[in-house]
Amino acid sequence: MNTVPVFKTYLMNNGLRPTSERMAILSEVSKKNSHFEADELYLELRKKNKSISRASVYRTLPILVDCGFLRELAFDKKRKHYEFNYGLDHHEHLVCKRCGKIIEFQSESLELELEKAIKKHGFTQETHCVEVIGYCKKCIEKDK
Amino acid sequence: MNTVPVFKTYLMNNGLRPTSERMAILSEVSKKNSHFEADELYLELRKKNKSISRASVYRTLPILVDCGFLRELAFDKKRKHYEFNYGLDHHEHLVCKRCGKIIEFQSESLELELEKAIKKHGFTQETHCVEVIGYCKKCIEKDK
DNA sequence: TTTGTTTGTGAGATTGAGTCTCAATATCAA
DNA sequence: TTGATATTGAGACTCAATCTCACAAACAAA
Ligand SMILES: [Zn+2]
Ligand SMILES: [Zn+2]
Ligand SMILES: [Zn+2]
Ligand SMILES: [Zn+2]
Repeated sequence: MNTVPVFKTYLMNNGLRPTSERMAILSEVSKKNSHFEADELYLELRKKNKSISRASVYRTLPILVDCGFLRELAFDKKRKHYEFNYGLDHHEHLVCKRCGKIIEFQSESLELELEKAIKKHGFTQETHCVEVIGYCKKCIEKDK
Repeated sequence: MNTVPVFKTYLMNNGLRPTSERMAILSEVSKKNSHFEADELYLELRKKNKSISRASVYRTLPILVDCGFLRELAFDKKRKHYEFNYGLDHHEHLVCKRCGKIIEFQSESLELELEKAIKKHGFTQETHCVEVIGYCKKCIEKDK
Protein backbone atom coordinates (compact mmCIF):
# COMPACT_ATOMS: atom_id res chain seq x y z
CA MET A 1 0.00 0.00 0.00
CA ASN A 2 0.93 3.63 -0.38
CA THR A 3 1.26 4.22 3.32
CA VAL A 4 4.67 5.87 3.22
CA PRO A 5 3.86 8.79 0.91
CA VAL A 6 0.49 9.31 2.60
CA PHE A 7 2.18 9.47 5.99
CA LYS A 8 4.87 11.83 4.73
CA THR A 9 2.27 14.17 3.30
CA TYR A 10 0.32 14.12 6.53
CA LEU A 11 3.43 14.94 8.54
CA MET A 12 4.44 17.73 6.17
CA ASN A 13 1.00 19.32 6.36
CA ASN A 14 1.15 19.32 10.13
CA GLY A 15 4.64 20.72 10.59
CA LEU A 16 5.98 17.33 11.63
CA ARG A 17 9.12 15.66 10.30
CA PRO A 18 9.38 12.26 8.67
CA THR A 19 12.02 10.90 11.03
CA SER A 20 13.44 7.41 10.72
CA GLU A 21 11.77 6.47 14.01
CA ARG A 22 8.33 7.46 12.78
CA MET A 23 8.78 5.68 9.48
CA ALA A 24 10.03 2.52 11.19
CA ILE A 25 7.01 2.51 13.48
CA LEU A 26 4.66 2.93 10.54
CA SER A 27 6.36 0.06 8.75
CA GLU A 28 6.17 -2.24 11.75
CA VAL A 29 2.58 -1.37 12.43
CA SER A 30 1.42 -1.92 8.88
CA LYS A 31 2.66 -5.51 9.02
CA LYS A 32 0.38 -6.24 11.95
CA ASN A 33 -2.69 -8.25 11.19
CA SER A 34 -4.14 -8.27 14.66
CA HIS A 35 -4.74 -6.13 17.73
CA PHE A 36 -1.70 -4.95 19.67
CA GLU A 37 -0.65 -2.60 22.44
CA ALA A 38 2.03 0.05 22.69
CA ASP A 39 4.55 -1.72 24.86
CA GLU A 40 4.29 -4.90 22.83
CA LEU A 41 5.23 -2.90 19.75
CA TYR A 42 8.12 -1.25 21.58
CA LEU A 43 9.56 -4.63 22.56
CA GLU A 44 9.16 -6.02 19.04
CA LEU A 45 11.09 -3.13 17.56
CA ARG A 46 13.75 -3.67 20.18
CA LYS A 47 14.14 -7.34 19.25
CA LYS A 48 14.60 -6.40 15.62
CA ASN A 49 17.46 -4.10 16.62
CA LYS A 50 15.42 -1.09 15.67
CA SER A 51 15.77 0.36 19.10
CA ILE A 52 13.34 3.19 19.34
CA SER A 53 12.65 4.61 22.77
CA ARG A 54 9.47 3.81 24.57
CA ALA A 55 8.67 7.54 24.59
CA SER A 56 8.87 7.76 20.82
CA VAL A 57 6.64 4.77 20.36
CA TYR A 58 4.04 6.22 22.71
CA ARG A 59 4.39 9.58 20.97
CA THR A 60 3.98 8.20 17.46
CA LEU A 61 0.94 5.99 17.97
CA PRO A 62 -1.50 8.89 18.48
CA ILE A 63 -0.16 10.47 15.30
CA LEU A 64 -0.87 7.28 13.38
CA VAL A 65 -4.36 7.19 14.85
CA ASP A 66 -4.94 10.79 13.90
CA CYS A 67 -4.01 10.28 10.27
CA GLY A 68 -6.15 7.19 9.94
CA PHE A 69 -3.63 4.34 9.84
CA LEU A 70 -4.54 2.99 13.25
CA ARG A 71 -7.76 2.60 15.14
CA GLU A 72 -7.82 2.82 18.91
CA LEU A 73 -9.92 0.08 20.46
CA ALA A 74 -11.96 0.22 23.61
CA PHE A 75 -11.95 -3.27 25.12
CA ASP A 76 -9.67 -3.52 28.14
CA LYS A 77 -9.88 -0.19 29.87
CA LYS A 78 -6.46 -0.70 31.44
CA ARG A 79 -4.26 -0.50 28.40
CA LYS A 80 -4.77 1.06 25.02
CA HIS A 81 -5.15 -1.37 22.14
CA TYR A 82 -4.69 -0.57 18.49
CA GLU A 83 -5.26 -2.17 15.14
CA PHE A 84 -3.95 -1.30 11.70
CA ASN A 85 -6.86 0.05 9.76
CA TYR A 86 -5.84 1.47 6.43
CA GLY A 87 -7.42 0.31 3.22
CA LEU A 88 -9.05 -2.57 5.06
CA ASP A 89 -12.71 -3.29 5.56
CA HIS A 90 -14.18 -1.66 8.61
CA HIS A 91 -15.30 -4.08 11.30
CA GLU A 92 -16.61 -4.21 14.86
CA HIS A 93 -15.85 -6.48 17.83
CA LEU A 94 -17.51 -9.10 19.97
CA VAL A 95 -15.55 -9.72 23.17
CA CYS A 96 -16.03 -12.90 25.20
CA LYS A 97 -15.91 -12.25 28.94
CA ARG A 98 -14.96 -15.82 29.71
CA CYS A 99 -12.24 -16.86 27.25
CA GLY A 100 -11.21 -13.41 26.04
CA LYS A 101 -11.72 -14.27 22.40
CA ILE A 102 -12.38 -11.35 20.11
CA ILE A 103 -14.61 -11.95 17.14
CA GLU A 104 -14.62 -9.42 14.33
CA PHE A 105 -17.76 -8.81 12.33
CA GLN A 106 -19.08 -6.54 9.63
CA SER A 107 -22.59 -5.29 8.99
CA GLU A 108 -23.42 -2.87 6.24
CA SER A 109 -26.89 -2.22 7.57
CA LEU A 110 -25.56 -1.56 11.06
CA GLU A 111 -23.21 1.04 9.65
CA LEU A 112 -26.06 2.63 7.72
CA GLU A 113 -28.29 2.87 10.78
CA LEU A 114 -25.48 4.37 12.79
CA GLU A 115 -24.80 6.91 10.04
CA LYS A 116 -28.46 7.90 10.09
CA ALA A 117 -28.51 8.43 13.84
CA ILE A 118 -25.32 10.50 13.69
CA LYS A 119 -26.66 12.78 10.97
CA LYS A 120 -29.90 13.26 12.85
CA HIS A 121 -27.92 14.95 15.61
CA GLY A 122 -25.90 17.18 13.30
CA PHE A 123 -22.78 15.34 14.35
CA THR A 124 -19.76 14.85 12.08
CA GLN A 125 -18.22 11.45 12.47
CA GLU A 126 -14.52 10.78 12.38
CA THR A 127 -14.54 7.21 13.67
CA HIS A 128 -16.69 5.02 15.81
CA CYS A 129 -16.46 1.80 17.71
CA VAL A 130 -19.10 -0.77 18.43
CA GLU A 131 -18.14 -3.30 21.05
CA VAL A 132 -20.27 -6.08 22.37
CA ILE A 133 -19.45 -7.72 25.67
CA GLY A 134 -20.83 -11.19 26.28
CA TYR A 135 -20.12 -14.86 25.74
CA CYS A 136 -19.07 -16.76 22.65
CA LYS A 137 -20.78 -19.91 21.41
CA LYS A 138 -18.17 -22.28 22.82
CA CYS A 139 -18.23 -20.74 26.28
CA ILE A 140 -22.00 -20.87 26.43
CA GLU A 141 -21.90 -24.58 25.57
CA LYS A 142 -19.17 -25.31 28.09
CA ASP A 143 -21.20 -23.75 30.90
CA LYS A 144 -24.11 -26.09 30.36
CA MET B 1 -36.96 1.96 42.20
CA ASN B 2 -36.45 -1.46 43.68
CA THR B 3 -32.70 -1.27 43.53
CA VAL B 4 -32.06 -2.20 47.14
CA PRO B 5 -33.80 -5.60 47.19
CA VAL B 6 -32.43 -6.46 43.75
CA PHE B 7 -28.90 -5.67 44.91
CA LYS B 8 -29.34 -7.64 48.13
CA THR B 9 -30.53 -10.67 46.21
CA TYR B 10 -27.61 -10.42 43.83
CA LEU B 11 -25.14 -10.22 46.70
CA MET B 12 -26.77 -13.14 48.49
CA ASN B 13 -26.62 -15.31 45.37
CA ASN B 14 -22.95 -14.60 44.96
CA GLY B 15 -21.81 -15.18 48.53
CA LEU B 16 -21.36 -11.46 49.14
CA ARG B 17 -22.60 -9.50 52.12
CA PRO B 18 -24.89 -6.49 52.06
CA THR B 19 -22.59 -4.21 54.02
CA SER B 20 -23.48 -0.62 54.85
CA GLU B 21 -20.68 0.57 52.57
CA ARG B 22 -22.04 -1.28 49.58
CA MET B 23 -25.57 -0.09 50.20
CA ALA B 24 -24.43 3.51 50.61
CA ILE B 25 -22.55 3.36 47.34
CA LEU B 26 -25.57 1.94 45.54
CA SER B 27 -27.73 4.70 47.00
CA GLU B 28 -25.33 7.45 45.96
CA VAL B 29 -24.86 6.04 42.51
CA SER B 30 -28.57 5.68 41.82
CA LYS B 31 -29.05 9.41 42.39
CA LYS B 32 -26.61 10.21 39.60
CA ASN B 33 -28.12 11.40 36.38
CA SER B 34 -24.92 11.76 34.45
CA HIS B 35 -21.55 10.16 33.78
CA PHE B 36 -19.09 9.97 36.65
CA GLU B 37 -15.78 8.43 37.67
CA ALA B 38 -14.71 6.44 40.70
CA ASP B 39 -12.67 9.04 42.52
CA GLU B 40 -15.32 11.67 42.03
CA LEU B 41 -17.81 9.37 43.74
CA TYR B 42 -15.36 8.69 46.57
CA LEU B 43 -14.94 12.41 47.24
CA GLU B 44 -18.70 13.01 47.14
CA LEU B 45 -19.33 10.31 49.73
CA ARG B 46 -16.60 11.87 51.84
CA LYS B 47 -18.23 15.30 51.74
CA LYS B 48 -21.52 13.81 52.87
CA ASN B 49 -19.77 12.35 55.91
CA LYS B 50 -20.28 8.86 54.56
CA SER B 51 -16.59 8.14 54.68
CA ILE B 52 -16.04 5.00 52.73
CA SER B 53 -12.49 4.14 51.80
CA ARG B 54 -11.24 4.62 48.28
CA ALA B 55 -10.54 0.88 48.16
CA SER B 56 -14.13 0.01 48.95
CA VAL B 57 -15.47 2.37 46.32
CA TYR B 58 -13.17 0.88 43.71
CA ARG B 59 -14.12 -2.60 44.87
CA THR B 60 -17.86 -1.99 44.76
CA LEU B 61 -18.16 -0.37 41.34
CA PRO B 62 -17.33 -3.54 39.38
CA ILE B 63 -19.95 -5.38 41.42
CA LEU B 64 -22.54 -2.79 40.47
CA VAL B 65 -21.52 -3.13 36.83
CA ASP B 66 -21.77 -6.87 37.03
CA CYS B 67 -25.28 -6.88 38.38
CA GLY B 68 -26.49 -4.37 35.83
CA PHE B 69 -26.90 -1.16 37.80
CA LEU B 70 -23.97 0.60 36.18
CA ARG B 71 -22.58 0.68 32.70
CA GLU B 72 -18.88 1.16 32.10
CA LEU B 73 -18.17 3.66 29.37
CA ALA B 74 -15.31 3.72 26.92
CA PHE B 75 -14.60 7.35 26.10
CA ASP B 76 -11.48 8.62 27.84
CA LYS B 77 -9.12 5.69 27.99
CA LYS B 78 -7.30 7.17 30.97
CA ARG B 79 -9.96 6.80 33.59
CA LYS B 80 -12.98 4.57 33.85
CA HIS B 81 -16.32 6.30 33.53
CA TYR B 82 -19.65 4.97 34.66
CA GLU B 83 -23.31 5.77 34.34
CA PHE B 84 -26.31 4.58 36.27
CA ASN B 85 -28.26 2.34 33.95
CA TYR B 86 -31.07 0.55 35.67
CA GLY B 87 -34.62 0.77 34.42
CA LEU B 88 -33.62 3.59 32.10
CA ASP B 89 -33.71 3.70 28.33
CA HIS B 90 -30.57 2.38 26.71
CA HIS B 91 -28.57 4.99 24.80
CA GLU B 92 -25.29 5.47 22.95
CA HIS B 93 -22.78 8.31 22.85
CA LEU B 94 -21.44 10.89 20.44
CA VAL B 95 -18.21 12.43 21.75
CA CYS B 96 -16.93 15.75 20.41
CA LYS B 97 -13.15 15.79 20.08
CA ARG B 98 -12.99 19.56 20.26
CA CYS B 99 -15.27 20.65 23.13
CA GLY B 100 -15.61 17.32 24.89
CA LYS B 101 -19.39 17.44 24.84
CA ILE B 102 -21.11 14.11 25.06
CA ILE B 103 -24.41 13.73 23.24
CA GLU B 104 -26.63 10.80 24.09
CA PHE B 105 -28.83 9.25 21.45
CA GLN B 106 -31.17 6.33 20.97
CA SER B 107 -31.98 4.33 17.86
CA GLU B 108 -34.28 1.38 17.89
CA SER B 109 -33.26 0.28 14.39
CA LEU B 110 -29.57 0.51 15.27
CA GLU B 111 -30.17 -1.79 18.22
CA LEU B 112 -32.07 -4.22 16.01
CA GLU B 113 -29.32 -4.38 13.41
CA LEU B 114 -26.73 -4.91 16.09
CA GLU B 115 -28.82 -7.67 17.61
CA LYS B 116 -29.02 -9.38 14.23
CA ALA B 117 -25.27 -9.26 13.69
CA ILE B 118 -24.63 -10.63 17.16
CA LYS B 119 -27.00 -13.56 16.69
CA LYS B 120 -25.46 -14.35 13.33
CA HIS B 121 -22.20 -15.11 15.11
CA GLY B 122 -23.76 -17.24 17.82
CA PHE B 123 -22.73 -14.69 20.40
CA THR B 124 -24.67 -14.01 23.59
CA GLN B 125 -24.76 -10.37 24.44
CA GLU B 126 -24.52 -8.96 27.93
CA THR B 127 -23.95 -5.31 27.11
CA HIS B 128 -22.56 -3.26 24.30
CA CYS B 129 -21.31 0.22 23.67
CA VAL B 130 -21.45 2.29 20.56
CA GLU B 131 -19.28 5.36 20.63
CA VAL B 132 -18.84 7.86 17.87
CA ILE B 133 -15.85 10.18 17.89
CA GLY B 134 -16.12 13.36 15.85
CA TYR B 135 -17.29 16.95 16.03
CA CYS B 136 -20.54 18.45 17.23
CA LYS B 137 -22.59 20.95 15.22
CA LYS B 138 -21.35 23.97 17.14
CA CYS B 139 -17.70 23.08 16.80
CA ILE B 140 -18.05 22.49 13.07
CA GLU B 141 -19.62 25.94 12.68
CA LYS B 142 -16.96 27.62 14.81
CA ASP B 143 -14.19 26.18 12.65
CA LYS B 144 -15.50 27.72 9.46
C1' DT C 1 -25.52 -15.60 73.64
C1' DT C 2 -20.99 -17.73 72.46
C1' DT C 3 -17.76 -19.52 69.30
C1' DG C 4 -15.54 -20.20 65.06
C1' DT C 5 -15.31 -19.28 60.20
C1' DT C 6 -15.63 -16.36 56.49
C1' DT C 7 -15.96 -12.02 54.28
C1' DG C 8 -15.21 -6.98 54.17
C1' DT C 9 -12.93 -2.68 55.45
C1' DG C 10 -9.43 1.04 55.58
C1' DA C 11 -4.78 3.25 55.55
C1' DG C 12 -1.20 3.31 53.22
C1' DA C 13 2.15 0.99 50.10
C1' DT C 14 2.66 -0.59 45.50
C1' DT C 15 1.98 -1.13 40.62
C1' DG C 16 2.38 0.10 35.96
C1' DA C 17 0.78 2.33 31.65
C1' DG C 18 1.55 6.47 30.01
C1' DT C 19 3.63 11.23 30.16
C1' DC C 20 7.05 14.65 30.94
C1' DT C 21 11.78 16.79 31.17
C1' DC C 22 15.68 18.38 29.16
C1' DA C 23 20.17 18.07 27.16
C1' DA C 24 21.78 16.28 22.96
C1' DT C 25 20.71 15.43 18.09
C1' DA C 26 18.45 15.58 13.63
C1' DT C 27 15.90 18.09 10.06
C1' DC C 28 15.21 21.75 7.00
C1' DA C 29 15.05 26.17 4.74
C1' DA C 30 17.82 29.97 3.54
C1' DT D 1 27.18 26.53 6.37
C1' DT D 2 24.15 28.41 9.70
C1' DG D 3 20.28 29.34 12.57
C1' DA D 4 15.60 28.12 13.78
C1' DT D 5 12.79 24.46 14.93
C1' DA D 6 11.43 19.79 15.77
C1' DT D 7 12.64 15.22 17.74
C1' DT D 8 14.84 11.86 20.34
C1' DG D 9 16.05 8.98 24.48
C1' DA D 10 16.96 7.93 29.45
C1' DG D 11 15.05 8.16 33.20
C1' DA D 12 12.11 10.74 36.49
C1' DC D 13 7.46 11.37 37.35
C1' DT D 14 2.10 10.90 37.50
C1' DC D 15 -1.82 9.11 39.06
C1' DA D 16 -5.73 5.76 38.54
C1' DA D 17 -6.21 1.52 40.21
C1' DT D 18 -4.85 -2.47 42.90
C1' DC D 19 -2.84 -4.87 46.68
C1' DT D 20 -1.58 -5.87 51.64
C1' DC D 21 -2.71 -7.05 55.99
C1' DA D 22 -4.35 -6.22 60.61
C1' DC D 23 -8.68 -5.46 62.34
C1' DA D 24 -13.78 -5.41 62.21
C1' DA D 25 -18.18 -6.98 60.80
C1' DA D 26 -21.38 -10.65 59.34
C1' DC D 27 -23.12 -15.09 59.58
C1' DA D 28 -24.01 -20.10 60.81
C1' DA D 29 -24.03 -23.61 64.15
C1' DA D 30 -24.57 -24.88 68.69
ZN1 LIG E 1 -15.59 -17.51 24.89
ZN1 LIG F 1 -10.36 -5.74 15.00
ZN1 LIG G 1 -17.98 20.27 20.13
ZN1 LIG H 1 -24.72 8.18 28.77
